[in-house]
Amino acid sequence: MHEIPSPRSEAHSPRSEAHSPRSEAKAVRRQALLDAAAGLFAAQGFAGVSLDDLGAAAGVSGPAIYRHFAGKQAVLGALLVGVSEELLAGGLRVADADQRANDDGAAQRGAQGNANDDGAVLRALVAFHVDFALSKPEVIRVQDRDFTSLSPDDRSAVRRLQRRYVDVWAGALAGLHPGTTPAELRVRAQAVFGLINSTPHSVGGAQRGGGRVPAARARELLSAMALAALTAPAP
Amino acid sequence: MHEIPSPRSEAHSPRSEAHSPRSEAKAVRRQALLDAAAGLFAAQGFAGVSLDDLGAAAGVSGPAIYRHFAGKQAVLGALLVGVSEELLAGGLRVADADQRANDDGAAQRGAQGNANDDGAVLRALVAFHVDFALSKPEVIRVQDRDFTSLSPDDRSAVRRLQRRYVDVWAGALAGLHPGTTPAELRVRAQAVFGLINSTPHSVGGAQRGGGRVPAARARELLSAMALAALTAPAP
DNA sequence: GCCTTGGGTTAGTGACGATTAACTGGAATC
DNA sequence: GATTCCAGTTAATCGTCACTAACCCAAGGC
Repeated sequence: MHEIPSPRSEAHSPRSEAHSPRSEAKAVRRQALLDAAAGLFAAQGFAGVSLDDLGAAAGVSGPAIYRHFAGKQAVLGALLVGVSEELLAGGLRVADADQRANDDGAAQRGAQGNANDDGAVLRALVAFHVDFALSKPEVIRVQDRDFTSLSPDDRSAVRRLQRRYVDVWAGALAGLHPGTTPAELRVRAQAVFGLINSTPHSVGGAQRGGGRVPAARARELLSAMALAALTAPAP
Repeated sequence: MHEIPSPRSEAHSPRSEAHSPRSEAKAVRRQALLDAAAGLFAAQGFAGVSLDDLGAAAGVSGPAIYRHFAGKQAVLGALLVGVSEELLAGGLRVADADQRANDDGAAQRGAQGNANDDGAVLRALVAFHVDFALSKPEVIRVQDRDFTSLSPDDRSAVRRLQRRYVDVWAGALAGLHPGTTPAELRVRAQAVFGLINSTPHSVGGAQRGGGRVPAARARELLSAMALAALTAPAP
């Protein structure tokens, strides 16, 4: 995907006040399209959503989407690259903050002795990821269901970002499991993603027999399970 | 899907020697189609596979599939209902076996005191599910990616079977976590499925930096993590 | 040895859906 | 106030399938 020229006003501005003249209604539309895409793709899969559906869900109809994206695939690309960046950024932020707190508290005391604080980093990572998964289950679902529908470029971009995110986790795990290969640490991290990302499945549908588990409770439960899985001694 | 009349030959012989006259080449074809479907659907998604692709992968070409299934959706239905039945049957077998062993060993000694043996059942369930996920990652992947492409009937059939499988796990968990609601036990079980089913993702692609984790090692690691997550005290 | 069965095959057929073309109307610019 | 821009719109176009029709031809029962 080439690039949308988009005069100035590059990618930033999470706060979207009177920033560009007034044709930032465009940014709003674009975001509406991405939001609609998250919901529709999650519910029906990338291939199961037509551009007409997608446009309709965002209030415009049909090929208006081409004013914002190069094509259907580009919508998916923007969505998934966005999530991956958001996850990585969050992971780095959380890991840095806790790492820094650690360095402040107990300067350096030998390279391997900071398992205690790797624990703190892990707890923070788990809390972050659980919050993310519980607040945006649709995006989580799309990310590992429709990954293969991405263009080759977007696919490798997403893969790269995901890899870095996994490495943040693997880094935090390294102190806890010395002598374990990096590959195995990554498998461990990804298994925990699977655990946490199970929420779109389990919390999604109305269960028949029993009640639903409230989100706050699910957060605690998943965090506890994730930490247990992360800290379980290597076999 | 109704039933294949399949002349007589009801009760015996799972092994498929000279069982029906010779037009059991049909059964072979059918199975080949299902195998091909598992691989293709896993790799490209249900919507990304054409009937021509599917037929070609099974050695026939195109609409020959209609001699074996009512349509594309019916192939998916047969595949997923089959897996769900296989999982449930395996879960019941394993749970029964271990339950029986327990009853033999220590008759009855009060209703709640058998946590020890619920532990044994859980270990057996975990081992079973991990083996399944490692040996048939494609089917696992299809099951939670293309579930929504099922016909309404097949969808609810699969849902029913999955629900019963989850309940087998929840039953084994009940002794370990007394006072926990069934809904929460199900969430716990499904989270562990997510953990174990992460293998199609993590073991699937060729990693860049580090080596691969051998299957035997992955089995042990995932089992340990799953058990840790299952036995982690409720928050 | 006929004649039915049934799995296969190769040409349609009909939808559906992603793009693209041609046009419109209200801002933003000057 | 005229002109340019550009998000939108509606009406083609073009491919790609799922599925159906019309034929084959080996087997297997009689």
